[in-house]
Amino acid sequence: MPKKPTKAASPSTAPILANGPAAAGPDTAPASNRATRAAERRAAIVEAAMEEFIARGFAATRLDDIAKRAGVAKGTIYLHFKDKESMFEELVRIVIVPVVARLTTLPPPAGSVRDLIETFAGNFLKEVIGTRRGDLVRLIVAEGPRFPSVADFYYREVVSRGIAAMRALIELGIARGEIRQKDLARYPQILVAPAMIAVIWQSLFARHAPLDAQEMLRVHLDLIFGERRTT
Amino acid sequence: MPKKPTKAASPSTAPILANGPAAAGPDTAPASNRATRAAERRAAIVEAAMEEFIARGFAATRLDDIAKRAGVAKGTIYLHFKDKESMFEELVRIVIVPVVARLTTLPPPAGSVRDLIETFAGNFLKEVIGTRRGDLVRLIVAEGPRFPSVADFYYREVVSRGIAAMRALIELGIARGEIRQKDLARYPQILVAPAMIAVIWQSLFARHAPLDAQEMLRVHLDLIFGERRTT
Amino acid sequence: MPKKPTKAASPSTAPILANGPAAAGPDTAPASNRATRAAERRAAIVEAAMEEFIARGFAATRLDDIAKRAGVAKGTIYLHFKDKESMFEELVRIVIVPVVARLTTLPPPAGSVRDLIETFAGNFLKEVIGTRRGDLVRLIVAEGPRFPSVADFYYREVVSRGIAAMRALIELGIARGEIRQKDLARYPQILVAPAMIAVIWQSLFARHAPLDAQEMLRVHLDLIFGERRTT
Amino acid sequence: MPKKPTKAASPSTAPILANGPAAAGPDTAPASNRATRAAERRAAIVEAAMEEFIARGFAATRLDDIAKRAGVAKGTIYLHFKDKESMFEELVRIVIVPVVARLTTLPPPAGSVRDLIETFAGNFLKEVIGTRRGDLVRLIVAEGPRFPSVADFYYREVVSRGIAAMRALIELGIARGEIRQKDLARYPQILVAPAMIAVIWQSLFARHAPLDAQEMLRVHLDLIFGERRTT
DNA sequence: TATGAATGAGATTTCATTCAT
DNA sequence: CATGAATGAAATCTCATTCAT
Repeated sequence: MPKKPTKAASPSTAPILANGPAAAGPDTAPASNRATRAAERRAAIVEAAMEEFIARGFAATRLDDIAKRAGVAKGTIYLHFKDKESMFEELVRIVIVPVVARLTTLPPPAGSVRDLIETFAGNFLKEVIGTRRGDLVRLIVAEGPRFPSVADFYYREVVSRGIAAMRALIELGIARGEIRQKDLARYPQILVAPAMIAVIWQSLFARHAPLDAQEMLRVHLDLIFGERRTT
Repeated sequence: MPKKPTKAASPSTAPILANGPAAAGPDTAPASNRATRAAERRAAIVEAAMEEFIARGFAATRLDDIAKRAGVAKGTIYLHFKDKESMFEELVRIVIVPVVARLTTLPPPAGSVRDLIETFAGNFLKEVIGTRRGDLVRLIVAEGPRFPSVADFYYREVVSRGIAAMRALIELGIARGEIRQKDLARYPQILVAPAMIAVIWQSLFARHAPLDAQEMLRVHLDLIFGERRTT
Repeated sequence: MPKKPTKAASPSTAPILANGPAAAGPDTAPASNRATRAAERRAAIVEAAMEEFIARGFAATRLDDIAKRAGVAKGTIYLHFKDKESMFEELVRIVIVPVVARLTTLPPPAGSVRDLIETFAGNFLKEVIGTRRGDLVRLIVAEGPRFPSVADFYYREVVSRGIAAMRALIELGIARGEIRQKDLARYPQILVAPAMIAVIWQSLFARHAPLDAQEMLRVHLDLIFGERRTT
Repeated sequence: MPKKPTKAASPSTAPILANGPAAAGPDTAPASNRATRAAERRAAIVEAAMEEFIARGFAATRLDDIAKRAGVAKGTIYLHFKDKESMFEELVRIVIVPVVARLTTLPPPAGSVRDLIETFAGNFLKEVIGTRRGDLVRLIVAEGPRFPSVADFYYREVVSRGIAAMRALIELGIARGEIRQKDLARYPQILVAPAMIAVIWQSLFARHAPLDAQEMLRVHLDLIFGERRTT
C-alpha cells in the first residue's frame, strides 16, 4: 500500500467544516461548559475523520488515526458515532448540509443569466476545485456504490437540487434569449460536466498536466451563450 | 459496511476481458497443455479480481473472495502476482492495454467530423457506459490518489492520448468549418466531459434518475456543431 | 518436526526472570492499577516468549503459543512489541540486562584467586548450567548468525566483559604466583571453555551421559592452579 | 527476519561433502547412466540443503531455496527424501559418516602424545574451525533439542567416540609421564573444550574479536603438557 | 524419473470494538 | 464523560507437500 501520506494530498489546508467556534481544533483554549467541550470534540472528530477518509478511502482509514488526528481517545469516537460505517454516513451529511444550506440562500438573481452562472462558477472554482470539498466529491464517487445511503443522500440533497437549479437557470436563459439551444434544459448535466471534470482532474492529473479550470469554464460558457464580444 | 453483494453491482455481466478462448471461465472443458491451463487460471484470476475490486474497492476486497470467484486456491494467486497491491496495479494495465490497442487502430477518418465523433461516441456508449469498463473508470478515479502509479499509467496511456485525439478532431472540425469556436481546441476535455459524467452517473445515480446518455451526447454535439437541420 | 512439547525441555521450571511481584504469572490476584497490570502482562509475555523460543527456536515458535502461555490475546503482544523479530531481539536484552547488572556488582574480591574463581564457578553452575539461563546461551548460539544484533549485544554486554574480568583474575593469579603459565592471560577463553561446554552438554547430551560439571571444573582448575594438597 | 544472505556466511566455499565425481555440482558434464545421474542429483541436494540449513536453521529453510540451489525441481527432493524433517536427519548422517570414517582410520600413533594431539588439533583447525563443517557443529547445537534423533546420532557417532579417543590418548600420556594430572582422563571434555569454543567463537564473534585458534590451542596444550622448552 | 503448478493449512499481523477504570 | 489496554476475528501471505504431465 502506498505509504500513508500523513498530510492530506489536498493543497488547501483549511478545514472542510469552516464556521463557528464549535469547529475549532483540539488545541483551542478550553471552553466554558461541558456541552461546548463535547461539541468541540465532536467537531474535531468529524474534521479529522473527513481528512482521513479523503486521504485513504473508507476501508483503509483507521479509527486510530482519526482519534490521533482529532486529539481524542479511540473510545471517544464511539460516544459520538455508532460505528465506523455510520460515522462515514453521518459525516457526509454533516459536511454537506451546511454547504447546501449556503447554496439555497443564494444571492438574489440579478443581471444576465451568463453573469449569474459565471458568478456561481467562480465560487465553485474557488471553494471546490482543488480543495478538500472537491476531494469529498471524489470520495463520494469512490465509495458511493458501497454506501447506497450516501449516494442516495448526495443525490437527494445535492445532485437533484443542483440539476433543478441549473435547469431553472437554463430555462431562464432560453426565455431571455441568451441561450439558443432549447434542448439544453433537458440535460443540465452538460452545463456542469466540465466543472465536475475539473474537480476530478485536479485530484488525479494535476501534476501531469495542470488544468486552468477557470479558462476552461469560460470556453464552455462561450459554447453555450455564444462568444463574448468584448472582455 | 454494506454486506458483501457476492455479485457485482454492474448491470453488465460480460467479462471485462473479452477475447479468445484463454479468457474462458473456470468451468470450461480442460485445455490441452499446462501452459494453456496456467494462462486460463491467470485470466480467471484477473477477471475475478477486477470484479471484486470494482465491487468493493481495493482495500475492502479480500483475496479469499477473488480466489473463490476465480475457482483457484488462495496460494495460486501468488504464483501470478507478487501481492495484492501489485496485483491491482498490474490488473489495470492488463485490462486497459487491449482497449487502448483497439482504439489506436481506429477506422480511417471518413465523412464529417461530427459523424466521426458520433461514431466514436456511439461505441463509447455501447462499450463503456453502464459496463464493467465504465466501472473501471470509476475505480481508477476512486483509487488513483492512493495508487499514483495507476493514475500515472492511466493518464499516460488513456487520458493524454484521448485528449490528443480529441484535439486533433476538433482542429479538423475547425479547419473544415464544422466547429466555429476556435478555443475549444484548447480544452478537449469539454468535448468528453458529458461522456465521463454519464459514466459516473450510471454507477451512482442510475436508479434514482436514469440518464439517456445517447441523447445527452447528441445535445452536447449540437451545442458544438450547431443543431442538425433534419433528424 | 518433533511434535511440540507444550512444556519446555528444561529441567528447571523457575522463571528466567525471577524478581518482584510484577513477574508473577497470569493467575495471580489482580493488582491495583492499570500500569501494574500492564507491566504484569508484559512480564508474562516475556516469560512465555522466552520459554517458547528456547524450546523451539525463533522460526518455529508461534506467537499463538506465546499468547496462550502468557494468558493474553494474540493482539496484546503487539501492544508491547513491534513484531516477532524485534520481540526476540528485545527479549534477549530484557533477560540479559539484569544478569549482567548482578554480575557487575560482584562481591568484593577476597581470598585467593582460586577461591574467587571457584566461588564464581559455583554460582555459575547453580544459576546457569541446566537452567533456562543455560538454554538461553544455547539459543543465542543457535540464532546468533541470523540475528547479528543479538550476537553483537551478547558480545558487548556479556562476552567481552566476561573475558575482561577473567583476564583480570588471571593476571592477578599470575602476579600472586598462583598461576604459573603467563600465556593464559592472552586466552581467558580457556578458563571458561569447560563451563561453556558443560552448558551445551547439559542441553544436548545429559540423558546419554550425565556430566558432573562441578567435578569437571575442579579438575580444570587443578590444571591451571596445580592440584590441591588437601580437599 | 534478517534478510537472507544468499551466500553462506562461512568463509570456506568448499563443499561440505568433498570427494568423488558423484559430489559434483549441477553444471558438470552429463554422466553416463541413469544411476550416476540420480546419485549426482542426490549429492547436489544434500550439498544445497546443508548450506541452507546452516545459513538459516531448520525451520527457516525453504525447500524452494534448496531446490533452486541444487538445480533441481522441488518435487525431485521428494524422490530422495520423505519430508523436510527426515531430510534434515538423514543429512546430518550423510555428512558426518565420512568424517567419522576418516577419523577412525587415523594415522598410526607415532611420536609423543603431545605431537599426536597437536597433529590432530592442526587438522581440526584446518578442516573444521571457520569452515562449513564448523557451522554444522553449531547447527547441531542449535537444532539438537528439537531433533533428539540428531543429537543421539551425533553423540553416538562423534561425541562418544571422540571422548573415548581423547581418553585413550590422555591415558597414554599419563602412562608415558607426559601428562601429570591423572584426573584429566575422567574429563576428556577439558581437552577439547577450547577447540569447541573456537568453533562457536568463529561463527558468532569473529567480526568483533578474531580469535587465533591455533595459538589458543597451543597455550592450552602447554597447560596440560607443561610449557615447551624450545619452539 | 523429473517437473513445477497448484494446493490449503497455518503463520503473522491489523484493527474495529469493548469496557474497567 | 473520557480513556486506552485488551480483545479476537479476519486479513494477507508463505511454504511443505502432492500429482498430472
